Amino acid sequence: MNKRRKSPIQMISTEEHHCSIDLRLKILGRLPFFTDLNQTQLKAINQRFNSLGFTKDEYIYFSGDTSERMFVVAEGKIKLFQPGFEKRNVLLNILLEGDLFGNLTVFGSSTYTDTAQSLTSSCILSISSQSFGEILEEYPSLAIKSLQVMEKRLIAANKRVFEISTLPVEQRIVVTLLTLGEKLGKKTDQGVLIDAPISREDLAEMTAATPESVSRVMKQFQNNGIIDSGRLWVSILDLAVLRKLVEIE
Amino acid sequence: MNKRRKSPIQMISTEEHHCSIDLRLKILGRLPFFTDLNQTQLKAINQRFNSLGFTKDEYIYFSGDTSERMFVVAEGKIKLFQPGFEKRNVLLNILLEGDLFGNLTVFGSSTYTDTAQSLTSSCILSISSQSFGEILEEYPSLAIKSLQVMEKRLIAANKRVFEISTLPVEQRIVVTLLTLGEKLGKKTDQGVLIDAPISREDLAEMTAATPESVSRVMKQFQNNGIIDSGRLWVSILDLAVLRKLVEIE
DNA sequence: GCAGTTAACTGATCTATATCATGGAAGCTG
DNA sequence: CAGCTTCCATGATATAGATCAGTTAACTGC
Repeated sequence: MNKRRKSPIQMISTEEHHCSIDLRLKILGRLPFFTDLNQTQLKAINQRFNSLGFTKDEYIYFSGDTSERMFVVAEGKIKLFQPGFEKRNVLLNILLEGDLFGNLTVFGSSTYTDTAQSLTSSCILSISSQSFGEILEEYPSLAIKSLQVMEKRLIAANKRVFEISTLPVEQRIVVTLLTLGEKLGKKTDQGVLIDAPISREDLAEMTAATPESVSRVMKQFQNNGIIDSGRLWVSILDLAVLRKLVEIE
Repeated sequence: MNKRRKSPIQMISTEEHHCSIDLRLKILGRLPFFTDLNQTQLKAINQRFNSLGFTKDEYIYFSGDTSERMFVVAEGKIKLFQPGFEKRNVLLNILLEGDLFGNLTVFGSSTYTDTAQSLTSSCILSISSQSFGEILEEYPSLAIKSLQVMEKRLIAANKRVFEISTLPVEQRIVVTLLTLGEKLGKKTDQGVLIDAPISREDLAEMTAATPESVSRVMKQFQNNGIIDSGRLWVSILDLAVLRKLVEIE
């Protein structure tokens, strides 16, 4: 078996990013939201965004803070979680370039219900909820698109409730790895590398399990050659076998 | 202890409902969606809705059906769930008068991800996703309102993931009872009656537990005088104590 | 390259909750 | 109201996974 114990993940430097205007325009143009707009409209909207750099592990906002901004990941990986008592957090989502977070609903709830933390160094664009509201009013198609983003997340959240409720730990880990592979996977000569620094504890917080249980299951998968994994990284070697582990039985 | 073993719940007849135009207008006018519209606009929109009656236990749609309609509960209680293998369902939500369900996103996913079943006899209004889309395009404020509905549900779903992941069965049952009381509670001389036919199995499907475990916990709560409960009904006698059971500890 | 730190592994034990099995009560039906 | 069906209660037993504790391996910074 390949004994590659060094992490294959690009952790980018811990230096702060600075997001250029160019990068901002490119990111905004790529968003499903804004694909219908022309360059002029895009530039006008771009004016209303701020950009901010974050270092690894830095917090963007905390659960309970008054929520007055909508954020877009321009570069880096962001983790959203609900903090629990004494380290018992629940990891809700890992976001990458182009993903929206924060207050998407203009006049919805008044405080953030989750905490956002930068997993790598990152560049984040943000806009005040008020400005965002004005944009939505102006372009109704954008509101419908945000509805679709919300729906996707609601369906994902319900799927997760279902999985936690009905599957044993091993299968919960499998579906989580598959989802992560789908979203963050980079094809390499060593299989599908999950391109974000994910710890056993992170996986535990995603699967409603303990780090120890995750460790045991992951080790077993490694021994079977289904995955390869080390400190803060995971690579899926055999997708087919992994998928089979959760098929109807 | 009060030994009221007869069900206090109004089960309405198992006859089909028929929704009058009057009822339809009243329901639509009450929706957070449509509160901004005047009578003429409301009447125009009302035209585009169908109404349909369902008997107790009847299905409105199944998970996997192609989703081309948005629904509104006009009368009765609807349960949404994800069907699992061999009776291991997961109950997602219980809806009452005024609640929306089905395809809220116009051009989102193409099949329903849950199954909708009438808990009582009920009257349901529905509109094609296309018509609904046209309405949203016409009134951007409505799209923003649906965004808020979606956000509320997403937050609730995430809260549930958190609870299932971090709380023991007893506390999961408590938070579920509190939520049900909040949403479906009717103040009576016998405490807050949860005004829907909820079985131990339903509660189990809401709390990721087994009916047996639910039964044991509920019995214990009855012995402590916190709740009263019988076949297909639950009443909360002591809200304060119930709340205390899930406070930080 | 070495010391210190954090993450991952692994064995032993414990426990909350599932499972299995049975009996009993509430409501419904003719 | 007798008989049937469905829901609920409850005891005995089993077990997945948590907890506790100690070791090992990878990365970080001087």
